[in-house]
Amino acid sequence: MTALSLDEQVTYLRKGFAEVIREEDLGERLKLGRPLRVKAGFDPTAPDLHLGHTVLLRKMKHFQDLGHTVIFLIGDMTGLIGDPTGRNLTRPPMTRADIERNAETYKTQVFKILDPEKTVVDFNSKWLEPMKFEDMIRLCSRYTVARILERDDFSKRYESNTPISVHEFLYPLAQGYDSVMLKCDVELGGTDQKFNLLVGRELQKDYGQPPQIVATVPLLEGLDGVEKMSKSKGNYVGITETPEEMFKKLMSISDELMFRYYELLTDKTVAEIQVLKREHPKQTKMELARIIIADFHSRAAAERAADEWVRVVAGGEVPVDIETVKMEEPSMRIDKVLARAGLAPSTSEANRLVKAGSVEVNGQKIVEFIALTFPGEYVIRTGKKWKKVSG
RNA sequence: GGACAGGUGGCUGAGCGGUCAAAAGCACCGGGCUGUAAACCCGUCGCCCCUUGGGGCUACGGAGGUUCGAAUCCUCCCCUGUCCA
Repeated sequence: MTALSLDEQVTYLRKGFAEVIREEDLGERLKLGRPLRVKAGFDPTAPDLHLGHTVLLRKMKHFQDLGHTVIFLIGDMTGLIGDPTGRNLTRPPMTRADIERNAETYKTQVFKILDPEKTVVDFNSKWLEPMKFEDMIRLCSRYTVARILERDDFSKRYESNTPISVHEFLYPLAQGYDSVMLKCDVELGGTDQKFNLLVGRELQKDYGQPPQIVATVPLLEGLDGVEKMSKSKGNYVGITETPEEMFKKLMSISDELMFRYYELLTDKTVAEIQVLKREHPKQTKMELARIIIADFHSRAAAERAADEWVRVVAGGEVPVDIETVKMEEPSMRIDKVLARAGLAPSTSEANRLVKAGSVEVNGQKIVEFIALTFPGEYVIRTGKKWKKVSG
């Protein structure tokens, strides 16, 4: 990967970004011939990464491929304070130990994509925590309220009378200050981070540093194809999920979204993707799932997941590994069993499922409230969920 | 400090003394269709108990109160916003 021409390097790095500010600076900076310092910041409170995060991680990897220094910055300062932004529930402050633990979790997940040898992990509390109030004021004086209100979500909230806490104004400044402290050449982030990333440029200029290049990746749409992928929306594929789970989820996306995923989550070129659009969508989607799963598990695991999917989901056969739930009582009515086994969130819900005729026991559709007796073993299915109960 | 507006189910948002477990839309879940999808159609959609129909409990920011009866009225408190100072 070292023998690329300057133009080829720019092309390689440029691919997949929604925007690069400024485009021409990237080539200029690469011309310096030294490893660039490339930063991306992460929140310490969400250590469960999903495919949406990997769009950015993949770009970080690309910089590593070309020998640059990638800084994985954990924005632990807010965690230490206990950010009260989220509604009425005040998050308790995280301890040093919490954050360290999260950082470890991050590493094990992130290094499925990033090269651990070429990744610098840092924490912004290192320089933010020792700052004095005086330093804070000085930092704040470098930016104006009007400029901060330029940020789209701030102005929208302001206009629609949605609360904005003062400390929220501080985050862009803190993030920009991180770039100053780290002397970043490049900062990466989602398109939603654009404003914050740009503040970094302004502050760096103020501190007499060449402004960082800002490169944003598009936000990945979730499985529903509409909202961005997020854990709270439930429309995500976690990178620690099993190959089987990943396969099932990826196969449920729309055809349109499938090509979006090809673009952002695989190394297929634009031209290759064009060709795929003429293939059979089902096969193409299966291949997409295999490629993605291979990134986090292995090609072999991906193949097994594909086989299992064909057999179970497409073929309607019983899955190989069904979780078994032990029952203690000698006899239990079917709706209770459903709830107990985790096939329904509550007995009431299970009740409705039975009435709707969407429960199968040992391959037989259940229409009335039979009781299962134990000892005994039953394979129960409702919708896509299977469980084995025994006692 | 003062005046005003508002806080309803996972979300948006009606209701403004009983017929409200609470309209409507979305999401979720189940069924149909299909390429396994998406879109579309149908059903369900607080919890618990017995059951093809009922019963009980909990719920409309929080705590009290008025009333046979409150999400709906009153009091205090908490939270958010607007305007004035």
